[in-house]
Amino acid sequence: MHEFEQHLRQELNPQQYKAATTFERPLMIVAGAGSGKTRVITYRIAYMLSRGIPQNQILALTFTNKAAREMRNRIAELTGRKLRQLTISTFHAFGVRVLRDAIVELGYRDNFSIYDTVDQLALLKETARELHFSLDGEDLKAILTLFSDIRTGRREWTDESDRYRELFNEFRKHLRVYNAVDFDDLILLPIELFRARTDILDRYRDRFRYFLVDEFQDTSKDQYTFIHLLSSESRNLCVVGDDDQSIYSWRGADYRNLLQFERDYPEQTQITLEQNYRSTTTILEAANGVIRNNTNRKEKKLWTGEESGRPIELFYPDNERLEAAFIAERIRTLALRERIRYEEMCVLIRTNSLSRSIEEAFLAENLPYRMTGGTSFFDRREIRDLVSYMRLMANQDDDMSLLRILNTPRRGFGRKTVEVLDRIARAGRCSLYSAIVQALHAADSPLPRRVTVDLEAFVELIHEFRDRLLKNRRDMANTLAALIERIDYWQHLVSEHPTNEKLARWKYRNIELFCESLGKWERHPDNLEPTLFNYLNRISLQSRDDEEDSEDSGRVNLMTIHAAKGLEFRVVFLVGCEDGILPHKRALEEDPANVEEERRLFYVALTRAMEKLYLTSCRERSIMREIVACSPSPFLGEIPHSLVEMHEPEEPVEQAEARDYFSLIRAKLGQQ
DNA sequence: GTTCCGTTTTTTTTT
DNA sequence: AAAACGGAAC
Repeated sequence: MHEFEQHLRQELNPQQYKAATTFERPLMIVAGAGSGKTRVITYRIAYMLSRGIPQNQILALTFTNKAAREMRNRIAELTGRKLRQLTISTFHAFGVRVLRDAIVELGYRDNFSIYDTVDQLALLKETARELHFSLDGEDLKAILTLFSDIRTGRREWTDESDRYRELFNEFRKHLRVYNAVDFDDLILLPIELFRARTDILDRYRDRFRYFLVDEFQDTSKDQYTFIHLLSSESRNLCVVGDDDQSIYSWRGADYRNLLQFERDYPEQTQITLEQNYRSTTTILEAANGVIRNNTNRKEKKLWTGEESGRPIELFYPDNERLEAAFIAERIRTLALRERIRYEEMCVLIRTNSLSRSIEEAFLAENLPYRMTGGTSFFDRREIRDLVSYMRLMANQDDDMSLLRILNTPRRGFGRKTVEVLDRIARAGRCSLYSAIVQALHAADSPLPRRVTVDLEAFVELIHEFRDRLLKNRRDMANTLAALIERIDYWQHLVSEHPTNEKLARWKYRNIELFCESLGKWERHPDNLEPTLFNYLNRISLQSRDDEEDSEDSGRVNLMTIHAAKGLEFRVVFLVGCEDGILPHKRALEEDPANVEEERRLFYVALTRAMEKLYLTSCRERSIMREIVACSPSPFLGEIPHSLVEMHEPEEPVEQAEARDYFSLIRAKLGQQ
């Protein structure tokens, strides 16, 4: 027998083995929480390689860069090979690759910018101003969601939304003029391209023969279309997922893709992984008790050979400060008494805003922690400024970047100047940068003399540094440093924060770090194409959780439930198990049917824990500087009571109160 | 025309 | 508590 095959037989259970060794046909792996999914995927690809499938015929798609990186590392470890030709990428990053290859066919230029939410928000405001469309009292993010939904066919125009139609059309037109694409475009444009140009599609179909999609329950309709276009001919598509862990429907994830897959690939094999290798029986039973309440799920019975383990601990602190203090104290105790390392513990939160009280407690207690997520390094103002300079130099039609830096640092250009330039740009149907150049060359410039002179200097600056960035290989970090010097960004920071030099210094330090990481990137030996475009594309797709995996562990993890998907920890604290937070109030307002997704979120949180689970629910919490009374999450009552133990507070009075509280929830649930 | 200062609003999750 | 906006001061 094949040597590696034997190894697999030893390492995997029968279902896992079958999943890892089936690759010449469509395959759906339904992988329950903790069932060794990543293990199976990595072994599967390693197995394919061992059977002589060339690396460059395999395409594996994941959702985060982190997941992609981890998968690559683990396969590399397993096979001891370099894997230069193996494509493991996020959907979006792969979309960029396709576009870089052929976006010209769609009438864009290949130095396109990628607009994230912040850019889109700015563009929306800009467009509204032009159209004299008042955005007073409007929820801008909701408008962007509407636009995205319209674009991806998730929603149709209605009588109610019709008033945004013109805004939408103009918004799309602008993106086009700026030679910019958004996140939806990264999937939609490749689809458009493949449909319009079958020769290009055929090229990709020839190149890639084996496909794997991780976290399949979180793919959108378009992502499915995309992978289906690529794989429908060779038909070796493997999807891996768990409908119970689908928590991204708000971003377009559509569980119906599971059904679509069954229809499109009727010859598929389906394998369900039900043995859980992660959690104690207690934790698993709690999770099962919760998820059972969802309708419309693929029936699974997760089981584990583990012993029952320790009870789940439930605590009702009076407020979020006590909640944080309790968690900090527990962490310290567990570390001291049970020798559990900090990095083996994790605090999970529903919303980023909940991190505040926890962080304060950790800082006060001197507990080392690491918050994954939150504001990304690249979302910091000072970094965005520099990135905007770079983006403008890469793509001079990128108006949003230009507007950001035109007067940063202050150059004396204000609203009026922009208005004039904007008029020229609109008349000529061109970008602002072209408008500036035009205005400078025009005989009868509509701009005052002083402004013209300053604009000239600005254009020269952009030109000079653009040349340097594009021409000199592996010298971008130095060039950027020179730019920072030239525009005297330090002075700018000082004048922006006149009373807070510490803050200014911190921001300047961030900038230095940014330069350093750019330098590291462009000088890395594996980086064969260290161009400005590639760098910008890379950082636009860099999410919050995969910045510099600083290996300095020994720190407690703090993250949102969404960010914790796919991870596991010996001890998990779930914060804010309150009605209105989990399930989240706004999610339910949007659509009461969202409870099920909120329940899945709760389920994902519970199943991250290996040994010990703490749940806390505050009686009061200050939300937007107001103190609000909170009631426990209804999900708490879905956990079998025998598995839960009340945390014993210091005063016996409170203990009795807490017990009353618990029976209160039970009563409440009984009514439903 | 630009900058500064005081007022208002905000917090669901993210590629 | 911080950012974003709008009106008054320079």
